[in-house]
Amino acid sequence: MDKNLKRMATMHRMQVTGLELFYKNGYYNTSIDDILKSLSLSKGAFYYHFQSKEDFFVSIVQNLIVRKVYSMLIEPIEGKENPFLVIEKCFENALETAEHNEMDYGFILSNFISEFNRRNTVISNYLMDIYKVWEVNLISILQKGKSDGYVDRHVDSEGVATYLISSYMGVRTLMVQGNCRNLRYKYMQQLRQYFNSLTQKEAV
Amino acid sequence: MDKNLKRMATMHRMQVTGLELFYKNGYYNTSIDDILKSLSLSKGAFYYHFQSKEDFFVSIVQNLIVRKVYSMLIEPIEGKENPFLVIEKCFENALETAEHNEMDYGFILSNFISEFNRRNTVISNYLMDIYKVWEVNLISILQKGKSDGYVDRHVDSEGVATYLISSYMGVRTLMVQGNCRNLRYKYMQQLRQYFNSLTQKEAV
DNA sequence: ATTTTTACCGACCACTTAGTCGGTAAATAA
DNA sequence: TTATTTACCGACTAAGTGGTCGGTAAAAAT
Repeated sequence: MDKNLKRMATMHRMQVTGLELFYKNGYYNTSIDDILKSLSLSKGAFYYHFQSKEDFFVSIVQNLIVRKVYSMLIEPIEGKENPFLVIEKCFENALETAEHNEMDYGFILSNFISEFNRRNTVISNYLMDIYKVWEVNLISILQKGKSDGYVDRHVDSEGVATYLISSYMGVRTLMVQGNCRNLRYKYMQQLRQYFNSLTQKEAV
Repeated sequence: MDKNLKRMATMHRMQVTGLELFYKNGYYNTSIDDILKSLSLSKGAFYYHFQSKEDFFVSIVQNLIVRKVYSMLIEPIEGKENPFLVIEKCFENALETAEHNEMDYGFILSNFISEFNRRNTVISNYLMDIYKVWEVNLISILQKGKSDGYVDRHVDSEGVATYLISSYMGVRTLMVQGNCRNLRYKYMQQLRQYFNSLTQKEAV
């Protein structure tokens, strides 16, 4: 399949550096030359491996961004435990990681969704696919939480998922402008407050 | 003061069209020529009134964006009524307006905060100033709500403000990708759920 | 040993970018 | 009437922009 190791290695190098710069400076504010310069590669190399800037970015979304979001926000959320505790732990961990990252420029998925919204539907769709998986994952753990008696049966799982994703995306945007620690603390406290109101009250 | 009417009129026209295009396509993806073409004005006119693209954008922030955010999200939130109902009404109205706007490209403030985050600190600061006023305004109405017996005294007003702003910014980002109606509905329902958990329970 | 493919180079192209500058018609001030 | 200022024009510049293309050294296939 991908026995062409050299090819894969170079493409991967380009994708990694590309993502780094796109994430840091934005897609429209990063030129292919910028990426090539930082890799000491030439135009020829780039267009040998990728058809266009857009094609290049799509490959980055499907290879790198998908995995980043999966490992940080999707995979950690599963299991038969209390969904609220699992989600809380996952979000706390994600925010803490961002907080300690000197090079944090916001939530990668939300940054690009916002940058491409209505401006490039091809890329937007690939990004929204990731969002949808995340959403479905949250909904399913909340539903499971209902049958396991953690989540109140009247709770609208889809609504909660939407609210969770919205608030997470928003707080990550705000965190880029300093005071992350305080933002995280306040955010997590309100998240717990919110979760508490969704928790199944034990029958007495 | 601003008796130079012609000057003001032209500048204002440029700012309005500039904001339109910056909002639609993003700052880095919109050239001055784009704006000038759509106004049938020349380079000379632009650099007669503004020093640079950045200076131009700053003037847009301080004149137009400030007012938009104020009138939509800050001014409606005041008075001595129940803060939760006031905020709910204000958010509902803002989301509904966005929903029915064919040309909606997301929450203007959050879009630009995200686009300039760490990439242009001068502009970022002007944008964050608006955010801060919004935040202070929310905090103050929540505090007033405590003394008026609407808001539970244990509630952390700053935390609630952060959570509100975060979730609003997030949901507006998501709304650009269709299904706005459903998103708004789900969001508002969860907002009420959250508010309910913060409401002062009447002593029996 | 020869041919073909791979992976890359870098000059080049048409076009766009933010910004400059000499000019000018009309309005205003003297 | 004359001098000056206002508001704007548009050609120009230097530095990019995404993308093309002929070439080439080394590796792989024959």
